Amino acid sequence: MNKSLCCDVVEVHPQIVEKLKKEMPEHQQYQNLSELFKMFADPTRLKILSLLFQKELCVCDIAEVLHMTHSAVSHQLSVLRQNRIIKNRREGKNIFYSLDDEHIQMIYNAGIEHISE
Amino acid sequence: MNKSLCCDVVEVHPQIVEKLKKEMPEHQQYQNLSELFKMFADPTRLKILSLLFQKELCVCDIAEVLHMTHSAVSHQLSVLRQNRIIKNRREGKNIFYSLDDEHIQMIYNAGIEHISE
DNA sequence: ATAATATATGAACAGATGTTCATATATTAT
DNA sequence: ATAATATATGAACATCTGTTCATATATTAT
Repeated sequence: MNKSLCCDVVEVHPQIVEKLKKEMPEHQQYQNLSELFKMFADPTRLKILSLLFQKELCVCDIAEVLHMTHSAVSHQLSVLRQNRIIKNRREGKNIFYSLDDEHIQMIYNAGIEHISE
Repeated sequence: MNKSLCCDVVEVHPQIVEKLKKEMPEHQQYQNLSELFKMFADPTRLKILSLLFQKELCVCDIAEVLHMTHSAVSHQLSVLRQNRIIKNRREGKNIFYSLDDEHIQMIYNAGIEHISE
C-alpha cells in the first residue's frame, strides 16, 4: 500500500518523476542524437571537420595535413558521409569532400565555446 | 626534385595544404573537444541531461524515470561530473545533480536542430 | 589493353566504453 | 551503536570503435 516508486521509501520528486516519465521522447530520438554527437567524439574526425570548414578537400590533402594513411582518412570520411555530416563530389580521379550543412559548424563552435570558457 | 607532398605526383591543393598545416591547432585541443562531445555520444547520458534541463534530480529519481539500476545511473553521473558537465549538492541522504552551465544545453539544442531538419 | 593513380572496403586487432554485480561509504533514524 | 537508506566505486564482461594491412574499384594516361 502506497508502495513508493523511488528510493524504496519515499520518492524524492514523485510528481516530477511522473511528469518526466510521460513527457520522455522515444528512445530512438536519443539514439539518433547520440549518433550525431558520436561523429564529433573523435579527435581525428574533428580535425577533418575543421579542415573542411575552410575548404573542400580530397583524401590525399587531408592525409597529408594530418600525417595519416589514406586508408584511415578514407574510412573516417566514409563514416562521416554515411552519417550525413559531409558530402562529396567526384572530379576525375579525385573525390572532394565538403560539409553537408551549416548545422555541423554550429555544433562544433558551441563545443569550442564551452571548452574555452 | 620537386617531389610532391601529396598523391605521389601532384598535390591537389599544395598551398592550401601548407596553410592548413601551419594553422592547425594542437592535438590536445581536439582531444579536449572530442572528450566534451563524447559526453553527448550516448543515449543514456543524453536522457539524463534532458531530464536535468528541467530540474535538479537525485540518482533515484533518474533511475526511476529511465528504468535503470541506481548503479548504472550513478556511474554515468560520475562520468558527467568528472567532465564538468554537471555539478551536485548534498541534502541529507540525497545528492542532487544539475547542469554545470548553459553551454551544455546550447550544444544539445544545436544537435536536436540538426536531426530534426 | 595496360599501367599508374586515387580512393574504397573488408578483415583483424587493440583499446575504449557502458552495464552489471558485489561491496563500500555516508547520512539519518532508532 | 545499529539498522536502514542513498549513493559511490571497483572489477569483470561484452560490445563498440579506430586504425592497419591487404586488396578491390574507378579514373586517366600511355
